[in-house]
Amino acid sequence: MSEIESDAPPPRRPTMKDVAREAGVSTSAVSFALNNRPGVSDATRRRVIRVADRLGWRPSSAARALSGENAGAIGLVLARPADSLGGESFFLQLVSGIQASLAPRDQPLVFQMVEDVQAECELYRRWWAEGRVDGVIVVDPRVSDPRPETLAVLGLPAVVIGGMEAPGNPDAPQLPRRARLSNIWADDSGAMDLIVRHLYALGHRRIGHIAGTPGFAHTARRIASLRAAGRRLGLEQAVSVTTDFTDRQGAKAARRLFSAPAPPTALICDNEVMAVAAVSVAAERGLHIPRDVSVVSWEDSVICHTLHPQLTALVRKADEFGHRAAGELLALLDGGAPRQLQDPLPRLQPRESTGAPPA
Amino acid sequence: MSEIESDAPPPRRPTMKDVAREAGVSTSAVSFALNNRPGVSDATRRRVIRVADRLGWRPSSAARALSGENAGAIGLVLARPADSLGGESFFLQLVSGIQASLAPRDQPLVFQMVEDVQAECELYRRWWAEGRVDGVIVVDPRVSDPRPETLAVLGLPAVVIGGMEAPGNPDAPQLPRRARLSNIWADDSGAMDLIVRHLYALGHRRIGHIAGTPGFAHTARRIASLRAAGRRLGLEQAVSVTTDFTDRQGAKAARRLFSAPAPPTALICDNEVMAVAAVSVAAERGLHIPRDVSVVSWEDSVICHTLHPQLTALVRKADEFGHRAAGELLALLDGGAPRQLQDPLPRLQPRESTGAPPA
DNA sequence: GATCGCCACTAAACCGTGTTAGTAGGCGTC
DNA sequence: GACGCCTACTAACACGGTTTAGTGGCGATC
Repeated sequence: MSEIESDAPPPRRPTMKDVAREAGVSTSAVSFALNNRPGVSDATRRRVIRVADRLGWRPSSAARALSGENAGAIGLVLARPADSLGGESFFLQLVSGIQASLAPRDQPLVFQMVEDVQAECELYRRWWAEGRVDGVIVVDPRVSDPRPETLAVLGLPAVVIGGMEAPGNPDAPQLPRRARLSNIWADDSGAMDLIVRHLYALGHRRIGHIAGTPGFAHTARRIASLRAAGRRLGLEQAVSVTTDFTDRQGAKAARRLFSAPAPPTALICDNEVMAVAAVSVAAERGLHIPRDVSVVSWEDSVICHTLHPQLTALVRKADEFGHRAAGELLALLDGGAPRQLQDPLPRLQPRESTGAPPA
Repeated sequence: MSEIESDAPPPRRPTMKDVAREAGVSTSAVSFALNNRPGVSDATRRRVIRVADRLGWRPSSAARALSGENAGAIGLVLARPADSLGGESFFLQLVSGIQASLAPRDQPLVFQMVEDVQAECELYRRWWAEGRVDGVIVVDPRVSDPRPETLAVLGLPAVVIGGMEAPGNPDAPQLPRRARLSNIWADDSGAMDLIVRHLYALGHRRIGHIAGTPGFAHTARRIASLRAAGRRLGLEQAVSVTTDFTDRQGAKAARRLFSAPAPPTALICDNEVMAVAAVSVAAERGLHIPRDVSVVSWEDSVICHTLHPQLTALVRKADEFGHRAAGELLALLDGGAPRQLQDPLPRLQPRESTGAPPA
């Protein structure tokens, strides 16, 4: 191990100047050669590339950002209290999918967690001013969300996922035409229909819904969809209770629903953590699943099929979602036009936690 | 909404030149004023700061990185297949804790997922050459891990968490003295003792261990600790089975252990996902928990206390862990000396899944 | 009253790229 | 053989900061 003991000073990173000196050309020639631009002969280009390779040269992202105006990184901000995403697998899967798009382009993901949406807007402004990211992915859209407009004003390209209203919806916020915002829209209404139809077919007429955080756009959409479906099908009951996505509030909501004079015979839970909490509350009350009450989780994850009874769940692949969103952002950065896309309708995976209601 | 319809071009980010012009001084004076350096009068300093504030000036991170040599960001790489961290809450908590340290300094976290440790080393080299990060946090140390040496050679400051051997251990790799590596060492042996003593006191003499990925250093330490404890206490059985941390392999390992001629009366599972899987396999075999078999989860998370029976778990706060690691890295970046720290011993939270073994 | 020193500030160089303008040299053309 | 054109390259500048080396003005000192 003597070469380790020798304790060499850390190497200096090679620059274009080093490559130029070694190859016997100017730095401009090096720049042309390495960026596949005309202006150098093929022989020189090959020689330069070989030298750069040998020295282990990489473009300084800082220098690139300074001259080229693009940071070579994209941003993701999470504005949820850390404990509210305790057991949720959604975000890790999402990030994993985002990486899948970014990896081939060697674009890192800059990630930060903040307190609330105001702080998030502030962070976007800072990132923009600092030139840290070329674009961002916006998650958890809110009912009246300041972020799209903030991003539009800054001219920072972004993809809003799971969010905003359907194209043509009059409620959709008016944004500057120059705004470079794409939108991957999740069909919460269609998904809710899938679930409700499943439960209706089993015979359920009283459905409870343990929803997510009140201000979230998809929470509002799901609540509205359930009520609409309830009216359409003539359900006796279609009631939603909002929470903060934690097991604690999920359990509290379940207790409240179970304590009603005519409790629901089926529960729809907006994430798997609250679904497990609901199952737990049912057990605590001596209710058998699915004989006494059915439970559906709006999100599939390991525990949904590891647990007994296995949970009927809405399967939407968070990683593919992230993959697509990041791809869309890259397209936007490459000069593509903003688009309004719809995420494919998730699949409902029936398992052991749903069955016919008690007679 | 006419001011939105007016469709203004996106603003240009203000630079020091703008501040200088507005304040009627040179850019050098602005630099001095904003960095609290001598060279300007108090009156000028105040004026410059006020102007910069009014214009919303922020230093370009790229320009800073180019002249100041530091990127103003730290890196985190995860070298695990995405599906292996499906339900684990550890990483999200860890990242959340890291953010807590970084937020006051406005340092973003650069995050990337890769295939394996080789790719991770390659990424470190690239990040170093690109000047993207000032330091990194290394997780999941392996038995013979190439990363510390890679980082040492590059001179990239790093904090290795959960890792390496205890100070003074002869197996610890020899690194260049100039290496700027701190180390937060987890006392897996002490933690294993906590669990084994708990089970021993309940009367268990045959203990099975569903361990993590074979190459991981903490997996090796836990296996060795269990065997040592077994010898010390004169256990009949103390057997470990390695997995890849997924529910699938956890279940497979549980089946294998249960199928032995003299199956263990207690299982220690290296994460909560596998603990749930083990519980599920037990149920599938008609084994009651904890009457027929006890289960301990080496990691606490929402499901551990939402599930029934609630799982006895080792509680180590991943967010505090991350907080501390990031703090240590920042200290290192500020010129502090590398340190060897020990993480506080986790607490064992007895719940419903452990009890006396069958007679 | 000339000299010195200090203060507050400016000019200029630098970091590592990308880009644009400019130039030397070879070749074909009339 | 003078001219123009094309190729292959170099010089110079820009990006937005930091830092070093000046510089002019003013008060104190002998």
